Amino acid sequence: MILKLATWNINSIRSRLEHVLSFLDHEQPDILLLQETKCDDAQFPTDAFVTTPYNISKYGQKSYNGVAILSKVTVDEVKTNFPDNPCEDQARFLEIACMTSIGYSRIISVYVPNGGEVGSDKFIVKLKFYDALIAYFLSIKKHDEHLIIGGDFNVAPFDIDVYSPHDLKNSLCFTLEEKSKMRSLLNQGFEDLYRLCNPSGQEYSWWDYRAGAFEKNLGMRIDTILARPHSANILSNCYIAKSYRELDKPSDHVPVIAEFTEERQ
DNA sequence: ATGGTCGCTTGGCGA
Repeated sequence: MILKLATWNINSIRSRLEHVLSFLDHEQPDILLLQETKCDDAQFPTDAFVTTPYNISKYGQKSYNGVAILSKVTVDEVKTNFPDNPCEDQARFLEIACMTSIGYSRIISVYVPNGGEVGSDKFIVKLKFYDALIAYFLSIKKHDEHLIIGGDFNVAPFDIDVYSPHDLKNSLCFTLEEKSKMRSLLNQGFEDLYRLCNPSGQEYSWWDYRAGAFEKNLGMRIDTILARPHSANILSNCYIAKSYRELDKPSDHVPVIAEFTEERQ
């Protein structure tokens, strides 16, 4: 049995609807985690998905942020917040629990705050968001269910994850303070599935719209999928679907895809 | 690279 799970910051579900439908059709993931849907739940184009095999769990707000999870399986449980979230008025977190082909699973789509300017009030909130998120993840880890977290973490954790560690020193998403938060999360037993499958891969998940960044490959790997070791043990592949950045009117992020294979008797 | 380009919404803000 295989579970295929993807995460994608789409920068508006209404602007990227055709790309998302095409992605689902071509990749056939069992679960797709979305970030930056940028609309409230009433504006979400649910009608466009009625002919697809996907159920929609969504947590949106007007204009900004917004997360959703599309799943082929039905969902037992939905949460839209976690304890001590420093920006709980913003739609940045969505958790579902469901039975999947690899066993009972708790799956989270998260959109970590960008942080504005380094050292700003928003930057401080970003760091606090990480503290609360890490505490929450540690509180819900169990041996009898999978815990898989995908999203836009807005941090490139190591030098290999950016185009130029020298040029980006002390810049947003690559300050030591931000990297320390992401590394702390990884060090507490959450595997970075892309890095696990690609120990020396220097690929990015986001390129700025400005200044021809994609054409020059000036990107950062700030989107990924995390899982507990017992889930990572059955990971068969994890990869970045770079070609989605080459489409007309692309998102500035591309999908990250993980495949788990569970041997069944 | 103190500019550059998107999306949401119509004046800027957020990224």
